[in-house]
Amino acid sequence: MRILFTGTGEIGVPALRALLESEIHHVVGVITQPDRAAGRHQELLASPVKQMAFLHHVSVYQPEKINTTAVLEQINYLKPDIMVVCAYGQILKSPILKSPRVGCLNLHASLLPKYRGSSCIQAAIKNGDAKSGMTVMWMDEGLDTGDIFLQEELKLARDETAGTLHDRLASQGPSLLLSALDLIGKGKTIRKAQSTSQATYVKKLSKADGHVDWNFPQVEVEAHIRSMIPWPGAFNFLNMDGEKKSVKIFQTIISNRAKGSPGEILRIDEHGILVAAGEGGLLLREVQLEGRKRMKADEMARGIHLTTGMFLE
RNA sequence: CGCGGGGUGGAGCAGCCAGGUAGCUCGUCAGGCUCAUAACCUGAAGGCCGCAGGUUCAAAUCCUGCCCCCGCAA
Repeated sequence: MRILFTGTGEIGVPALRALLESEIHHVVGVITQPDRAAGRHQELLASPVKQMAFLHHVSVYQPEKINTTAVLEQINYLKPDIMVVCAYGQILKSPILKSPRVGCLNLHASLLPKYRGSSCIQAAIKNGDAKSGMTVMWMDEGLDTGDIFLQEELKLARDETAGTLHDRLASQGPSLLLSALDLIGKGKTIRKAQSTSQATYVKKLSKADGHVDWNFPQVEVEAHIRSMIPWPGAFNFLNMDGEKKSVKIFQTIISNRAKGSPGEILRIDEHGILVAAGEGGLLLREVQLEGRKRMKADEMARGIHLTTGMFLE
C-alpha cells in the first residue's frame, strides 16, 4: 500500500522504519514538523522522524501548518492509500483526514480511551497503573477520539520510567501497525468506538510538572519521579548559601519507615540521601546538581557538604 | 555568536576575586583498638591543578587561544 507517514517524535521512528523496510508497503512521503532551534547552541535540529526518512531517501515535507490547501494538494498528488500519524504535534482537520483513499491511522501510546492527549506515557506511570499499551485507531477530528482498530497491552515494570516505557511502547509500534495494514489489505477492517464515559485526558507537560512535591505519600512521590524521567525531569531546589540550585532526581528507593517534615533530609550515608515525604520517605540514589554531572547521591552530598535538617524545596 | 556553571591525587568538592609551602569529605594500603565490624584511633601512598602560549622573581590563582563535560532554554 502507499503510505504517507506523518510524525515528529522518537516514538514513531520504529514504526516508520518498519514501513520503510517493508516489501509490501511503499512510503510515498513523510510529513514532519519544521526543524526547530534546539540544543545548547540553539542550532536547527531535524526531527527523529526526518532523520529516519533521510536515511531511506524519502521525500520530507515540513509545513508550518498542516491544515492548508497547499498541503492538501501535495497529499493528493502523492495519492496515499493510508496516512499513518504518530506523535506529529499538530491537529489534523477534516480535509486532510479525508484525503487518503482508505483513511488515517493514528498510533497512540496508551490504552484508549484512557489517557487521550500528549502525556499519556507519563500518566500511566504517575498513576501507578499496572499496564499500558499501544493503540492503533482510525482518526477523526477529535483529540484521540477515533474508533479503535487494534490494541496491544504491556505490563509496567516496578522501576519503569517514562523513558523505558516510551521505548517499549515504541517497539510495539511496528508489529501493531503492520498487523493493522495487513488486515486492511485483506478487507478485514476493525472499528470499535471508544467508550466516551471511560475517556480521560492528559495535558501536555511543562518543565514545572517535574517539580517534586514531598507532601504526598512516598509511593506517589516515587511514581511521580519515575514518570518525569527523562523529560521534563524530576527536580527540587536546594538552598545553598542563599542561592537556590536545582537538583534533578534520577533514582530513588522507597523507605516506609522514614519520618520527618516533607522534604527534610533525614540521613546521609553511603547508600544515599534519605528524604521525608508526606508519609514515609525516599532514599535518593542518583542525582544531579545544576551545572554538574549526574552522580550518586552520597557523592553529591560529600562534595557540597550537605547536612541533615536541610530541605528539598 | 541564545543565557549560565564546571574541568584540582581513585570519587565528589574547596582554594582562584585580593599570585608566594596542595586543603576538605571519602576511597585505597599498613598498623592499632575491639569478641567483632562497613565503627573508632594512628600513619602512608597517590596530583606535572584539562591542553598550549603569555605576564611575573614566582601562576591552580592574572591574560590569550583551544579541547572536553554539564544546567537553563528549545
